[in-house]
Amino acid sequence: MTTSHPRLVRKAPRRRRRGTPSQHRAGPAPQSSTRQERSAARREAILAAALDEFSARGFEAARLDDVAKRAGVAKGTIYLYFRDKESLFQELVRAMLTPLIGTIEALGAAEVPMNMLSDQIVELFVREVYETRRKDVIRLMISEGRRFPKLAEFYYREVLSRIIAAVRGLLRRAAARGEVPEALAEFPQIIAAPGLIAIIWSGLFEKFEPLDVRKMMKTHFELLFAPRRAP
Amino acid sequence: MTTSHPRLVRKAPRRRRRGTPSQHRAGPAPQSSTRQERSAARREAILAAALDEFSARGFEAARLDDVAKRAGVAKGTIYLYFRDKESLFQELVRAMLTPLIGTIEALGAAEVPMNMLSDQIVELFVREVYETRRKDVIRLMISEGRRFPKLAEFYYREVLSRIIAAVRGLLRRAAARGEVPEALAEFPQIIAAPGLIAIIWSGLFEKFEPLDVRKMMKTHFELLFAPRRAP
Amino acid sequence: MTTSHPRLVRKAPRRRRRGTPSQHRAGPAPQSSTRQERSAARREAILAAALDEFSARGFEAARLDDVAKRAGVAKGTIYLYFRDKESLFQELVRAMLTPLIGTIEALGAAEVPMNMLSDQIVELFVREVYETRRKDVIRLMISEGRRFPKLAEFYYREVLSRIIAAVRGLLRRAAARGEVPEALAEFPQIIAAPGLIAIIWSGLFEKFEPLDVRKMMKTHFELLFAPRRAP
Amino acid sequence: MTTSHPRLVRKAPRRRRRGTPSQHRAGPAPQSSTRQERSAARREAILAAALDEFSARGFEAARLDDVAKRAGVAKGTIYLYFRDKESLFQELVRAMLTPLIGTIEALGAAEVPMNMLSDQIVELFVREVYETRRKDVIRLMISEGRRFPKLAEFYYREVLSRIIAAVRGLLRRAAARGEVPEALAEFPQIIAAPGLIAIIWSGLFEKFEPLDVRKMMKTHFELLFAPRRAP
DNA sequence: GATGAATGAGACTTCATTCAT
DNA sequence: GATGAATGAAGTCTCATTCAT
Repeated sequence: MTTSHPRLVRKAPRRRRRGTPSQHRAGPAPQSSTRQERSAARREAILAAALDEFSARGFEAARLDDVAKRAGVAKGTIYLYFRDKESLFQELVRAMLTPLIGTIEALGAAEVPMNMLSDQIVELFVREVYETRRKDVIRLMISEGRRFPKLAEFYYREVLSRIIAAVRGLLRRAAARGEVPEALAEFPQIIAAPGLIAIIWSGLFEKFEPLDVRKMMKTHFELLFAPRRAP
Repeated sequence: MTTSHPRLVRKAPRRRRRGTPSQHRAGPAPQSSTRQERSAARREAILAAALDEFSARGFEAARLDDVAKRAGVAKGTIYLYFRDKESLFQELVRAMLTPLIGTIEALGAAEVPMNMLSDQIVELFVREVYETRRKDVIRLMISEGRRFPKLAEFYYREVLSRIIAAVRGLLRRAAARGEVPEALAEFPQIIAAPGLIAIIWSGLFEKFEPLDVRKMMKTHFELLFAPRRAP
Repeated sequence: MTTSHPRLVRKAPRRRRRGTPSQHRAGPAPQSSTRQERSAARREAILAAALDEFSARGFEAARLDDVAKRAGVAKGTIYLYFRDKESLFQELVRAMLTPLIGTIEALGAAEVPMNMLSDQIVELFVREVYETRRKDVIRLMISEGRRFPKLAEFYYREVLSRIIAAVRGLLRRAAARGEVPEALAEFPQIIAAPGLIAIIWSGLFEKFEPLDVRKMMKTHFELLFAPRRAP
Repeated sequence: MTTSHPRLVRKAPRRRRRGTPSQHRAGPAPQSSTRQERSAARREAILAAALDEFSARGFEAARLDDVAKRAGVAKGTIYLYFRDKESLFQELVRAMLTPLIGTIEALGAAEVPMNMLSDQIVELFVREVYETRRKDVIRLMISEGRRFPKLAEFYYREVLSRIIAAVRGLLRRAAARGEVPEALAEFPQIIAAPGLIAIIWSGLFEKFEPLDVRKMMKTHFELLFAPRRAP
């Protein structure tokens, strides 16, 4: 069972910085019929464009003008859908990450030996996060989160704490089965760490030294979940 | 001796220049005597203030006006020491992280079983990074690095690649002694991951849920470096 | 419909944005109806204001703030019409002088004895230049041209060289008719010199000693084009 | 009898705009012995440097920092010799143009037929103005004079009106001898016009189309002073 | 007298936000 | 609903001027 794939997928071509105007619009808007559908589509388009721009330049440096151009709407239109730039940012995070929770909680409820589950965890992360725009959202959350304490709180409350609880439950049950030490259950962050590091790495150093996420995560999990000598 | 000719030129009505410099700001007691010392102290003060402001608001949102105020200098003074805002940022990263390399490389050269070395690694990280301003610099590097490709390159070349090489060497020797699987040496990032995650966590979620870095890192290392059954 | 989620983000204490646009400034009665007309009118207003300010203070010393005020627009509006201050200056010169060329070339094609044409030349200069804002533009060109090599080149290529060619043709034909010596055709600048000197004079010394351009030019032309003894 | 040549002659090498610091000083100050001599030499050096910078960038854009560097003194030193930037400018004009007056008045007193004098006028202008830094001073006066009404007044009163009077006297006497029409004596500016145009031209268009001042002036004078038919 | 580090007013320019069309 | 022209607050950076050394 997989989550719905992220919707914000249109990868607009990399933008010229302050170049010639060229074609502003993303072409004639898709002919969805109902007003509601068109409205939802616009919202999506704006979110997708915002993700592109925020990712490329950071929250402060991103210009709503560019977001509008990329989304194929007028600047004012953004304000019909979002209160302001900050709202747009929080909606972006919310829209992209919320759908993930269910999937992770489902996985966390599994009753399977850790060393059998680990591949599924890796695949889930790679397919649903690392290879999607969600990677960029998480990177944004990491980069900009500090300046948006309310967003951080929302994210912690709605997303992170639930994921942590799920993983912790998983680890506790594994510990009860003797597969991992009790102590690991105290730090579910350890499970996620290499994945997150890969996200950061890919943004900063990929071009100097590529990093194979899948392999790194598997290596990590093999070490963590390897059958071990009785202490 | 100033020329004594009468002033021929009407002061253009709108143009004011001629700031009243006011007495050179008290600040935190200028007691260093030589010009060189005072100059170095100012540079330091500016760097420290910049770290504060960049950390609190992010690079773009930080205002040099605030940096100046915090450093106890005038706005223009910053430009006597740094070419521009970006330069200031780069110098900050450079100045704070460069001194660390030697220490890490020394540690990486140790010929000690990993499970005996791990405590030293933890202590080094906690004392030299996590409990210092370096934590903030690394957080900045993570947050803002993407928008400063030159800085990312410098950081990779001068700092990261050397740390990675050191750790990799360490791991390879440990693998040769059968303490860890060969595969781990491929991903020195795994060693650092929990420490970095802790840095990010502390900035975003500490107040919702504190995180004991030391314990997390030790837990992680115990799992990684635990004596294991022969495969 | 604005998103109704609660505001997640604390308004960072120092950051204000959100200007209060105030009602769109009255200015000199916005009575043009179409958007295009209003846009053109604004462009004109900005150019006119710029000419005033540049003339009064020089390019460097003129403040766009004042230009905006004088034009009855906000500072930012200038940037909707011109890339930057320098562009504004160039457009000013271009817009004011380009229309002149045709007229001058037409006059230069005339087949009339010089001493009959000279009055027309004087009148053209006085009515189309000396008594209009073009006088100020030419003064600006003379004053500031050196610092705008691109503009000087444009001006030479598009304006001056064509005027010179026209005048030279005129003089050559006059020389062929024995009205002026061949040598004069080599220096069409001589024809224009008193007019230009008058422009400079009027800016600097008019109030100490007025200068009658018309009479000066006529005097000059009478001397140049007087019937002369066969050599 | 010739005027003393202008003193401000050291033509410092064209400056890099905002480049590497390189050698700031113009070498060890010349070993003039008395304090007074050294002081005068510094004043001269500053004036010469100011002329360079003002000429190259215009009054507003010229930086006293650059003037100081070029003169081989510290920025503060300028203020020991001149009240402020404007004073420096006026002193420059005064120092360079004042010495010229006597020479011109002497020439104006000559009792020689105009067509015999004209060559001397040309040579005086070319040697004492056009081929010296005085050309730049006059160009500056033309360019910036408007913004310094007091300077313009000084210039008119001390320099221009005396030159005009001299030339007018000359022309009147020539008219009395029947060499030129009375009317010309009304407009001594006509005599100077081509020379001034050449100064402007050389700054703006020389590289597109060179101009032979000497020849232009001679051509002009030949036309003005040619023996003419009795009317 | 000379220096040059320091000052701070002020300029240009950007861009989130508004609102008449 | 949608648009995009207009606004103006705010930020970075410059540079004339001062003054402790």
